[in-house]
Amino acid sequence: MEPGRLIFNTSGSGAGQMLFMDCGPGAVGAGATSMFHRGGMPLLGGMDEGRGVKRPFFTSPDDMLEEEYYDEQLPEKKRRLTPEQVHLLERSFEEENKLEPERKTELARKLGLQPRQVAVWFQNRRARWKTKTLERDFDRLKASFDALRADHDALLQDNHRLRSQVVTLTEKMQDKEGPDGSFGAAVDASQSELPAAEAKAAVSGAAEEQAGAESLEMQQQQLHVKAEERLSPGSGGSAVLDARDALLGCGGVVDSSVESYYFPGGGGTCADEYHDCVMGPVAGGIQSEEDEGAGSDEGCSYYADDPAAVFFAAAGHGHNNHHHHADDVDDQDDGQISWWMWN
DNA sequence: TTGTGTTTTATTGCCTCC
DNA sequence: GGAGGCAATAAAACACAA
Repeated sequence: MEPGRLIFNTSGSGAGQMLFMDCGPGAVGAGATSMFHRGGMPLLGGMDEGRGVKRPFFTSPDDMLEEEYYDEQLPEKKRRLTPEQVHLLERSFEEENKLEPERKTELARKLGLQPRQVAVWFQNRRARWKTKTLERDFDRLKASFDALRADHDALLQDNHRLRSQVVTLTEKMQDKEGPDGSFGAAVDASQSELPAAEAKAAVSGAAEEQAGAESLEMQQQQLHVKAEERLSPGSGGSAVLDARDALLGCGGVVDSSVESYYFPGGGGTCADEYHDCVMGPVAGGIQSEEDEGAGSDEGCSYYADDPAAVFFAAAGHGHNNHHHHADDVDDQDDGQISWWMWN
């Protein structure tokens, strides 16, 4: 830079142009407009725009200390820091965003600013940094939330599909059960007084039924495994969402007389997209979690006492309420447990 | 040129810490 | 009690569209 001239910025945000100002000895001193802060010290140098006297916004630190320079108590105007000053301040801020007194003094001396200005700049810079950080955190959390919601929606769909399968299989099983609920009815017929041909046919039919029942049982086992996988915290998905999904999609009641399983129907139902949950008494080996024999698998509780009933529950916070109230989707994480089963 | 929105500089009041 | 930090705010400087 040539002597007697200073470069300063006329606009902020790095988008301003650079101006070259005359700043010879005559430009500084009496008659020049300066800005003053408390105590009569200037905040920044400036040109006398009103009287056409050119003066640098910033002179050397030594000039800044000349008493004559600050004599005038004219209305202060804010002046922006030069890019060079901002650059140095930014570098200093990157090193340490807090300002010790020694560093403040040193920076003020280097930049030709009041220590107070340096302190203010750091204060405002910290505020900007905090705002940026908050914005970044918000974006990150929002992205995470969106991903979780997508995952949740997918799980809901999956849950609906699995429940449809359970309904279908349950109906098939009911069709194949005898009036007493056993699969052995047809087989027993072979030991009755039927004619040999009829008995043979009955046995054959019973065998087919038995094979069919075994097939159904295998499918149910697969469903169970699938459901358990989905409820397991180690399944790769969100354990919270998995449990929540199980809660949302729960449903079922065991009829105490025939141990049959229904979907939404009797008991207390709440049928909207999220909760077609059916609450009701459980027969045949269903126990409360407080009872002996209840297994637990980190948020996925199951009961294997009764071979006729495969049962598991998803726990919110490990609480022990088996009657899930699903009046509102926002009530799901109240620690209640839901269950469903088939036989 | 003017109105409007944004950014930067600075102030004020409150709080915490030593 | 003084120093320093922070939040809220004012106000000047600036950008930009109409």
